[in-house]
Amino acid sequence: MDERALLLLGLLKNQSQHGYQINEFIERNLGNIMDLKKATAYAILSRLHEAGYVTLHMEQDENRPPRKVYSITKEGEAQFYHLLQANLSQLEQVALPGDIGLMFLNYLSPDEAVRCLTTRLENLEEQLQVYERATEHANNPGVDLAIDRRLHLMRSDREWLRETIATLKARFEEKK
Amino acid sequence: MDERALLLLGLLKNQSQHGYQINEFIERNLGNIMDLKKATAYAILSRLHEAGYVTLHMEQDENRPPRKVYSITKEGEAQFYHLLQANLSQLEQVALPGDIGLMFLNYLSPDEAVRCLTTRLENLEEQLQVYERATEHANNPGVDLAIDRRLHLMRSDREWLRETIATLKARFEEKK
DNA sequence: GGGCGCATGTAATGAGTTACATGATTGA
DNA sequence: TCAATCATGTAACTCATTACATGCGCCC
Repeated sequence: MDERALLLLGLLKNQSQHGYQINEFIERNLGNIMDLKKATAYAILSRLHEAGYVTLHMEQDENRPPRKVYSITKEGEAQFYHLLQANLSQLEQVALPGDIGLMFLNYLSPDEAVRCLTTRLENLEEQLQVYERATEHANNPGVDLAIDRRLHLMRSDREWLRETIATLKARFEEKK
Repeated sequence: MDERALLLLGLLKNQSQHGYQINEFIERNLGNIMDLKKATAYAILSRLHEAGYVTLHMEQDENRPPRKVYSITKEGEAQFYHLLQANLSQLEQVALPGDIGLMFLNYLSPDEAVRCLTTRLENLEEQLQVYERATEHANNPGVDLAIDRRLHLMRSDREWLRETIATLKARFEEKK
């Protein structure tokens, strides 16, 4: 939850916004690197308000539904810096669900294993292309940095996957 | 939840076990690559039993609490293979909470940013050593594979972090 | 007239964590 | 006698997701 609050506070620090606006922004610009459902965003905004990190005032264009415009407070700014430093300093423990399968790879026949990992590799390459395209028209230098890291990690994973598949194939050939 | 079920089914495929035993094994041997709380494991075992993927029979050594020993069923084996192939083939979408901070890096002064990322680098190096030591006395070739992947990814992240810090420092010097 | 866009949510569900409860035995 | 080990869980809680509800205006 911490990083979601960080994200929302960061967006509000940039400019006061209402929930719908924030959700639109996230969906359009951060869909790749963050997934945060709309209902969740609304809920977190309420929590931030309750905690005093943001204030809200209503706004209404005529003939439009009323909006709750949130603005960051002094306490919110402090919390933002606190969360930001923590987020940057701490090593996030990345859960890699894909590792569990690897643990049991030996329960598959070599060619089944190769087939599965090859599919994984294809998916990875597809995703890589998405991110490569994303860098081209990113607006924000910070977002670029985040995507750059992702690209780096994904390319490294691709490399590892290729090597692992090659090793498996070699073992497979050997057996024949 | 899928990968947790996969893990438990995999361990039970290897040998019938009771919950406590499984929890011990996970804590001792997989603590690094998986975190699964004991209460959660017990709960998942019940769910697997309800679903018919495992059977259970009671066992009791005298003077010891009774144990619920779980054994995998034919349906459980099928489910195991199904989950395994899915887990290996699909590209897991890794949530990288650390990316959110990167998005807002420009809200910190260059030297603050460098300080945070340097701390992160130190934490990363510490973790790397833990994994490097873990490979040495791993029992299982599958676990080795999973740790090998992690090492690969973490080293790549380290490299990226170093480069990023260097770039930031350069920009910092430039300004003086 | 029907569907989309705007703007907000609530309710139900599920998954996981934390903290706690139990109760016997074993070892320092 | 005090803590740890064995072995199981339950209850309360948090967090997020899904699906649904509302209601007006605009455009085809």
